[in-house]
Order: sequence, then C-alpha cells, then structure tokens
Amino acid sequence: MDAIGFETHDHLTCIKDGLEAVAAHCVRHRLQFTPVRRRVLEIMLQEHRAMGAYEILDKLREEGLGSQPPVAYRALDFLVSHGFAHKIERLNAFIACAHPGQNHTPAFLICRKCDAVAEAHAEPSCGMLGRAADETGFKIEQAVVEALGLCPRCAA
Amino acid sequence: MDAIGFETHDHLTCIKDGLEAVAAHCVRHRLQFTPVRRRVLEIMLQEHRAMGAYEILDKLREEGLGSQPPVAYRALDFLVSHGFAHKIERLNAFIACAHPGQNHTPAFLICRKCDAVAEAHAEPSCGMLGRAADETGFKIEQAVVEALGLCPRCAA
DNA sequence: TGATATATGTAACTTTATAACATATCAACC
DNA sequence: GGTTGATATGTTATAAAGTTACATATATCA
Repeated sequence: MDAIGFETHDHLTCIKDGLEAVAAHCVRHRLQFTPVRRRVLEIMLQEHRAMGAYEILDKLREEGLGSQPPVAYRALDFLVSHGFAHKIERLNAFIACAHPGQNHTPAFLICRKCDAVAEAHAEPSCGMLGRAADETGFKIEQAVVEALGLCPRCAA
Repeated sequence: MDAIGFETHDHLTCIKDGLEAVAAHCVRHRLQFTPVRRRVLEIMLQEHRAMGAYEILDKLREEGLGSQPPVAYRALDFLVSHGFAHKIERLNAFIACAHPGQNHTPAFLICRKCDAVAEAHAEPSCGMLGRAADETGFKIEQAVVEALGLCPRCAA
C-alpha cells in the first residue's frame, strides 16, 4: 500500500540495505548469490529505475562480467524468480524489488513521461479481479498490475 | 465483473455481433473500418484466443491482404487504440475485446496451461492500487491487470 | 476537382529473448 | 580430500516482437 519511488531518499543506504537483505535471504535459503547476480541487482538498485536487459548487459560488458544476452537474462531470471527484482511487462524492463525477501504481489505506477516507476502492493485475490476469478473457478497464482499515468512531478 | 471466455457459447453469433458492434461504432465515430482492420478483428474473434501479431500476419498473407509486419501492427494499433481489441502484455499477444465500444478497463485471467484468456472488468481507481496512487499523487490514466493461473478446466 | 488527411505497401532494421551445447564451479557425500 | 551430480557461466547462433522510413494510394471535405 506504500508506494516507493517518487520520493527522495538516502540512496546509498537503500542500495546497501537492498543488497544485504538479498544476501541474507540467499544464505538462509541456500541460494547462490554469485558475482554476476549480485552485480545485476546492484546495477538496478543504483539506477533505481526500470532497465532493459540489454542496458544492463552493456554495463556488465564494460566490467568484463559477461557480454552475451543469456548472461543478463539468466541473472534476471534468478532475481525475478526469487522476488528480488520484477519485470515491468509494459516496458519490457526490470527493476529491483523495493521489499526484497517479503512474499508479495507487486503493483507498479509507471510515469509515461519520465518513466519513473514506483512499487506499491496489490492483493490480487481481493477486489473485482478476485471476485471474477472466484465466480469462474479460475485459480490465480500470480498477477501483473501496472498502472500508467503521470507521476506527481510530471503532473505538476 | 463478468468473465467471458471459459464458457461454451454460440460462437458464430459472437463473431457476427462483435463485428457488427464495431462496424456500428466506427460509423458513429467516423472511423474507417477498412478491409484489413475488419479482417484482423474477425480473425481474432474467430480464434477466440490471444494471438501474436505474426500469427495474425500469416493469415493475412495467405489471403493476400498484406505481408509485412507493419500491416498487422497498424491494424492492431487501430483496434487497440479504439478499444476493439486488447494487448495481453504478458503474452505479447492480442485478443478481440469482449465488450466492444463500451468504455472499460479490462482485466484478464490467463491460463498458464492452455493459454485461454478470459476478459473481466477491473476498476483501476478502486482498491489498493487506487489508494496508493492517491497517496503519492500519481494520476492513473490506464491500467494493465493480468492474472495468471489455472482456468477451471485445467485446474480440474 | 483539388487539397489535405488518413491508410496501405514494402524494404530494411532494431530490440527483446531463447536454444543449444561446451565448460567451469559448487556442494555434499563417502 | 577426491568424486560425482547439480548448478552456474561462456559463447554462438537464431528466433520472436516491434519500428522506421519513405513511396503510393485512398478517403474526406471544402
């Protein structure tokens, strides 16, 4: 319910905390937080915006961490499948999760003017969608919720 | 709130009614419902499922109605921008609208097993998303709501 | 009928994503 | 501590999705 992304904040802390939270989660769950995976997450945390896979790949390439698409896509698959990052379907882009580790259904507010993305929380089983699913007998496992519009800054 | 798509129905009628509703809407609004646009909508109504742009293009090509990607994408842009069809972001695919002409915010229930898609109705300004938007001052103009899971048939 | 806007035809290209297979590294058991 | 099976990376090639640009045609309306 809290949206993260349109406010100023202590960015160094947010990068550090994000990385540490994921690192800790990986230790607890015996997941391999390898250099490429770590760096991809760090890049997304640093940029703090939705980035295309090839844009991330360019950064990896500069650093000698991998130069071919599968390197980026595999790291992103890992991060997304464990909830450390999300794919913004509407933008074909990826963004670091604002609540890593916590089991949640993200919803995004995407500014069409400046491309800023804020992550909010949506409960798919609630509301009209949940009701429609119940009525038809559909079992929701996952949900993509993306709102497009104008962020506070661009609306002003 | 009503989901359309997981039930059996009179399909010939649904194709005919869909085309007629769109044709009438185009007349009222002075839109050009050209042969390619009409045929693309008809293909989607006939198949009654989400189809990729290139899959639609293949059919057009067989019929001599156009052979290059822009032909399909332009027709789809027209149909989507006027609400006669929708893009399913998660599938990079398109589907005929179940309520053509009516101003609405569609929500989709997508079966991950059989790829069937049902169109329901979602009000983006309601619920948690609307609340998050209000709190941050974000102005929602459009929303993508797509639930993934199992349709009644595949769940059984 | 002429001017303007809208739609189509076509070639070339960009962006996004995956398949397939070889090599390396990890992890955990004996 | 080496062996083995699973997991991760490197690399080539290719598939799938979408756009640009520009020429031509058709519709709309004064």
